[in-house]
Amino acid sequence: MVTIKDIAKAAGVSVTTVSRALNGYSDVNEKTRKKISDIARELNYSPNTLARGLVMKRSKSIGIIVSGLTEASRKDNFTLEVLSGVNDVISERDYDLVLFSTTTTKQREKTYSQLCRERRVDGAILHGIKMDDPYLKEVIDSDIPCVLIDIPIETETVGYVSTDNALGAKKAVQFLIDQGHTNIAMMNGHDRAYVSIKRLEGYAEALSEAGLPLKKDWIVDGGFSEEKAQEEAVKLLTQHPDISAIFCASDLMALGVMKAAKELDIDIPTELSVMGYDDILLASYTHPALTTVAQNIYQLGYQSANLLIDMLEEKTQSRACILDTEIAIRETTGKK
Amino acid sequence: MVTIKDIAKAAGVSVTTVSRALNGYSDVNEKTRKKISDIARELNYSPNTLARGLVMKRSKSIGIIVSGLTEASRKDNFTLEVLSGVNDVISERDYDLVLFSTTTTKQREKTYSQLCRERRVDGAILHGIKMDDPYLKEVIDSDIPCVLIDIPIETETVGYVSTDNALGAKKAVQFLIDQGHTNIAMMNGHDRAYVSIKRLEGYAEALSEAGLPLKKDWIVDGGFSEEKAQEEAVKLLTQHPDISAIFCASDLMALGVMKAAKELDIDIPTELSVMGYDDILLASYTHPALTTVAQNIYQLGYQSANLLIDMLEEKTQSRACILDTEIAIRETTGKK
DNA sequence: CATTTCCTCCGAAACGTTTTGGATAACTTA
DNA sequence: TAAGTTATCCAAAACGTTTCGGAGGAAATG
Repeated sequence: MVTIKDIAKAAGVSVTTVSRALNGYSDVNEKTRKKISDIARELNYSPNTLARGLVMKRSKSIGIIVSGLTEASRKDNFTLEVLSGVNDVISERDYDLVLFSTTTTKQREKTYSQLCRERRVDGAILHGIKMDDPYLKEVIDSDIPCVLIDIPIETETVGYVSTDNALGAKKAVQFLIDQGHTNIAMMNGHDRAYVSIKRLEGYAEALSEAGLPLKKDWIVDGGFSEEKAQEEAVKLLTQHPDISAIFCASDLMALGVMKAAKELDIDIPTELSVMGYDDILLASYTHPALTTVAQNIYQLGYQSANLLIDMLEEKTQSRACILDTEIAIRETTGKK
Repeated sequence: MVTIKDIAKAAGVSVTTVSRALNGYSDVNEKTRKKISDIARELNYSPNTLARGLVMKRSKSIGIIVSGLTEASRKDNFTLEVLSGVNDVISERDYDLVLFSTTTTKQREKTYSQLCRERRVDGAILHGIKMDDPYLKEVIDSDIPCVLIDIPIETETVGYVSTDNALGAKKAVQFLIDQGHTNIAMMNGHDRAYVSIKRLEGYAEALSEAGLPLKKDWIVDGGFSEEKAQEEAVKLLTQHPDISAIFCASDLMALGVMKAAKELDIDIPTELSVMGYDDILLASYTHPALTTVAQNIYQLGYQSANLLIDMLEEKTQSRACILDTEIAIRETTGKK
């Protein structure tokens, strides 16, 4: 592999000059620079980022830590969309992306900050991490710059980007209320997810503003899983047949609810309205197509990466970013 | 950041000893080793992979080069599944994964081999690359070990993993024939895709073995796009109303065909049978659910990564791997 | 006792860059 | 003409590891 030394020899200059020429410093004659870059091209030279990173103490690479690449998450392709957004920024701004996946099954033996430190990434984006993840705290307390997706923590070195989950949920429930529904249940995820907490808040707020009672029995946890949600929905709907709409904290759970309705022979949307959250790909392909709160996951990734790199390059003060949501009205909701 | 030197000082030994202790060499006393690793843990030491990579001339990381992360590919989440499979191997075998995405839009200014050389990845997996991609040839001709997904090229440094596309297609068409169909059209992708070529072969073979004629007019290209397939299918079905089954080279195109049928008010499966290829997530959620040739994309990724690392560690002779497919019978195909 | 072997350790070089702090020569200015 | 500027270049140190070639002493062997 050809190094800076080979170029120096070929050009009859020192390595210093080659380095400075290739990096665009002004203290090198244009003629020499031309000669050097010609030779570099000719020799098919690629700078060794390892060596560079070693001396510069930064690698120009960021890590993305995602959870559950392995498993069910294939149904929502959140991860892919986030990745897609992140990746676009990365290549625009000339960074590299290294992927860390936390295999939840076999408890990852290395902590997140260890992963980052070993690979010498300049910063990290965390996605799909539970709030009670012990490693989360550790990486936040470390000095590694990071951006959290959907976990609102802001410190000197950590920022976050999220959607306004409470507002999104509120608007969704308000929409159901506007359609004439008064008996609105909620299929939530679990209380270790920030989004669950906020979406519940929005649900409660919308009800109370409309003067509707909040019934504890009508709020169940589907654990963000299609199957669990289906089970829970069957129970819920048989116990409380007067429920006319269910607001779900995720599309996947909404799919479960739809299956439950089918199982119980309840027609959607005439007998039951279902509202999802996320707008995953499947949402527009189900039958009937799912009305849901659309969040732009690609943007979530895109903004995260931009925020992180801004932080790294000290181009920003603000370390929080809230994105908008809107309701995608499809076929699972109807007038009451 | 704490280095090997700090540990050496703290333990009162040389850096050599620290290095050898931590790397499990036998020429260090167990007591010293214990002392050293205790101190390392205490100081929260992480080895600097950049420095290590520099001297060892290998980074213990592999690159994955995917195309079209940015765009439409979000519908099939092939990329995610491949990634998932690759990632599992990576973490099992203690490598790291760096993601290169070729933004097809803005022509990537760096070639694949440049990307690999700069980042000093030990090898690369290529997925979703077209056969006529100029950079493909370049990376194959370079000395970078790589594994291609669905492109059958085998050299000293490159291997591939793929499914038996001809056989898969043949079985699919045979299934349609067994159901009584004789007028079977094909919606192909485009001829720069290896899979298209092979799937067409399988289609032709099944027909000829059954003594059925191969009609050129009945084979159209949908460019692997849902919209294009829909257009083409409308044309095809209006021109040739006697077609009773369409074999599609991808599920996404099958979705397009289904939309076309709806547009033309043709019922599936009573009037028209549709067979897909891939078994993407959507396939089981469409209405009616799509019968298709299921290939295990996760496995594709998993085997690729294993193959690549085997090659890197010189643990294998064979550099090709063909995976099985099977037909997932759902609701879009019926008896004729 | 002399020699060999084994165990444990270490100094120094090497990997490919960037950067610091000049050095040299050619111009400018006073 | 002397002093200051400017343009262009370079030697050497540094980054944090691994590894080569030995060194010193203790134990084993003859």
